[in-house]
Amino acid sequence: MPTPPYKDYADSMDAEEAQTFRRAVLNIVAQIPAGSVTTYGTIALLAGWPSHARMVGRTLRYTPEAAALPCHRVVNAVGRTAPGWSRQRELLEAEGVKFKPNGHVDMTRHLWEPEQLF
DNA sequence: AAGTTGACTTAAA
DNA sequence: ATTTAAGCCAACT
Repeated sequence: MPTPPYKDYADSMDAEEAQTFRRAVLNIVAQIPAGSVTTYGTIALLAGWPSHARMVGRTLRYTPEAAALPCHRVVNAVGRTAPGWSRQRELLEAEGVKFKPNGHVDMTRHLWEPEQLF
């Protein structure tokens, strides 16, 4: 895990809201079943902060607790894995996730769509 | 305080 | 398939 400037608070969210957001995100990531993936945007939606996909990525990158969660099952909308984390692909393939020739996850097969969306 | 940056997304060409 | 563009929003210069 990179150790860039990690602040345990947010500038534009009050500390309590930031804490709630972070907890919601981590809680959702923890529920992604093995062999499936989901996207930053989906997590943001489920967490109750639509349009905060970027913030989800930021949280996963900078929050130490994320390392203990299956955060390798989070990819972007087109199935690309996180930049600078080559091991993510190996972890996913070990769970049976198939990649397309272009190096993207086969989303049509592995995208996790929780009931909560409907 | 204004501009830039990104584990982002959607759309268009 | 790739590139471009726009929108997004908190964090960082």
